[in-house]
Amino acid sequence: MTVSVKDVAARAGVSVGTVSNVLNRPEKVNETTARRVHDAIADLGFVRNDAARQLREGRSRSIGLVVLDVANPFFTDLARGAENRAAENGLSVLLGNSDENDEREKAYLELFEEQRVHGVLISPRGEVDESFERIRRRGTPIVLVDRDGTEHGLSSVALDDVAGGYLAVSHLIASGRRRIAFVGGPVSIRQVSDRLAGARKAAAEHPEVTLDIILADSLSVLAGRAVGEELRERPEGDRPDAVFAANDLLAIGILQALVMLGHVRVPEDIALIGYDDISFSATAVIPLSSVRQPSELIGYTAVDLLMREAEQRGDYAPEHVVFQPELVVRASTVSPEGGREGAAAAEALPAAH
Amino acid sequence: MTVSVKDVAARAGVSVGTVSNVLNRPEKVNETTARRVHDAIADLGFVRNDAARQLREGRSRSIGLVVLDVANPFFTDLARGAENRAAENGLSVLLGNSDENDEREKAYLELFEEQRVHGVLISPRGEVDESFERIRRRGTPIVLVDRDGTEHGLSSVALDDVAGGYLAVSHLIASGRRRIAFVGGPVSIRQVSDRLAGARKAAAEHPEVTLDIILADSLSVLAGRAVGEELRERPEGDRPDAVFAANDLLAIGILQALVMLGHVRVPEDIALIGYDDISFSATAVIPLSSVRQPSELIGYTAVDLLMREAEQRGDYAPEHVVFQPELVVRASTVSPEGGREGAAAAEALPAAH
DNA sequence: CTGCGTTTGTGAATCGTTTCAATTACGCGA
DNA sequence: TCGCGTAATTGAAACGATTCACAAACGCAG
Repeated sequence: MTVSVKDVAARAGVSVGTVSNVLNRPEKVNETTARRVHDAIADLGFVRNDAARQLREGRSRSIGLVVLDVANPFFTDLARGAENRAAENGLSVLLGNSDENDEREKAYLELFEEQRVHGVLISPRGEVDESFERIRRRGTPIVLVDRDGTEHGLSSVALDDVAGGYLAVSHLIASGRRRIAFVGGPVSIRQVSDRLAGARKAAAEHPEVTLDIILADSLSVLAGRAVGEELRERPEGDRPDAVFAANDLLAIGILQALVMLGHVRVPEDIALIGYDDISFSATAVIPLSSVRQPSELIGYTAVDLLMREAEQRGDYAPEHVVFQPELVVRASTVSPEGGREGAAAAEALPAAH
Repeated sequence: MTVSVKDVAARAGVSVGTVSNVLNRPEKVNETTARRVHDAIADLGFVRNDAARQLREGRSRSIGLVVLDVANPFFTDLARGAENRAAENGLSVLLGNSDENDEREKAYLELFEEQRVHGVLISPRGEVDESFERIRRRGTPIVLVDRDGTEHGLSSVALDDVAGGYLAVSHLIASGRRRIAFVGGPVSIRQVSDRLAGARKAAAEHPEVTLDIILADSLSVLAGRAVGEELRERPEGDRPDAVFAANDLLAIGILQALVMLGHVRVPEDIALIGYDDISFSATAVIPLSSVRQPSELIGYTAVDLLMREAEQRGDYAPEHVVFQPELVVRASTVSPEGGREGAAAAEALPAAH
């Protein structure tokens, strides 16, 4: 039924070895022979059977990527970076969506291992258990993304959320703000607590600055709206003069409550900064200052670590890269006439730990 | 190096056939033997080699999905639906992101064919050329998504954008609006021209209704903002009393310009409806009416068509499913006190053509 | 015309799993 | 104890591409 190299060989009047050579080492075969083979391939509509090739090679030509949520721009950007770097190495990326579900995460991990992928990039949902290490030891390199792997002995590419929080609040302080509020969702989320820790650090450096903590139910626009409304209701003297929201969705909700549904001016009365720099931030009524993460670079780098790990079979030495976030200053923190220069954005520098 | 069934068989003191039986037809093998085999598998850390299995089977256990843009919520929802249905059939979905790039689209198609996937779901970027049909004839079922395949003899799951446009404008008319404007990006995009056609059809049914067409540069918030500003500048009598935007991003931009940066009231002065029902629409300052597409159902159905096509090898009969969009009424088209009932949302009914 | 180096082509062996016809073991009634 | 039906197990063949040691063909200097 399906056409195999054997059929192609017969049609072209050569041996299977020659067909394989035409496909894989064209320089080894005479030009006219090669043409005959190519013609035969076209005539017969031959398509390489990847399974057979893989079986022989021992490894597939792709790498697996398991993300928490394909709908999250952070992960799609990350995936793009990974795809690009993989393509440069002649590999393709198979995207698996765990949807924050342990079962599915495990299923994809299993699938990828059975497929003998070149390696797996994964942003694990919960704890990193020994199953990861076992997979690695059986021969499939693993790199954690958006999660530090130091204590698990796994390579990883992570983000410095503490630095991000520090950047945001330092910027607010540098803009002359003193009564700062941090608005954040469940502190059980590592990213949230890290960003808060960074905020605290920045505030602690200035004795005259106060840092209030306002808890939000979740990291959503609606939760932000609720917080914004509460702020709006406060007597003017009781309000913070700056708000650092744990992510942009919250910030957008706050912005809506303050400016559109209320009468508080941003940034004159309250300066506002978010986190993630999602595309909506730039196009908000009042363009939102934010902290940007080099998502694409993370994917790109993760593939690099993977390749390096795949080579050094044997003497395994996990590597860890932590990226620094970048401050993006827009109108929500600096008055148009305020004169303050847009605070040089910190470059995103990889820092090996 | 790597552990094979042979090693497992040796360890358990059985034949390879038995190991395979334990894995694939457990009912055929004695319980105590099965336990011995399982122990051996665990001891040795055996992992099935999918390539070998596939080689034998002739087909892989996954289906390929090529989308235009993983960052687009429409496609991620679609992917979720496809994954769910595939899982019910014991298959997994490999997601390929063509990023609206012909090269990448072709590369993924080739990869999937070489992998002998069960079938391919694809939202093609440009024209559907004969290469699709060739792939199908070679034995890999193909189903087009978000694109009608009737004229190419390929199965497809599409959306009725004309009906969507009709729904939107009919709703505006039913709400008492008469001077309606359609705001849309490049009409070269099929979705845009279809929605416009639907809008025209609805308007044509009411002689007293006028339909203005305002071209936008793109389907983005910024383009919408520009259009909104233009509307705001018009003398009051010159303004439409309702706007149908070709997508939600445009609508949000318009909303911002009218309400937040201007003094036009929505829906009192101008009613506004978008298209796509992205999550931001529900959380806009003024929650946006929109037209929702059953994205998840599309992916789900596409997998069904794929499975059916895979069975009927031989007597191939392409099937076409067109889904109807659904009207979502929110505050941007009905005044809170306006009394108009929230117009029963049309059910999303599959209609085979 | 011989010998040797180079280029080009050959085909059997291999990868690891599944399948299936054949074999063995087992239980039980006669 | 024999025979027979059922259950359990076996092992060799097959899937299709790649590799590699080897052979053939060719060119050319001596």
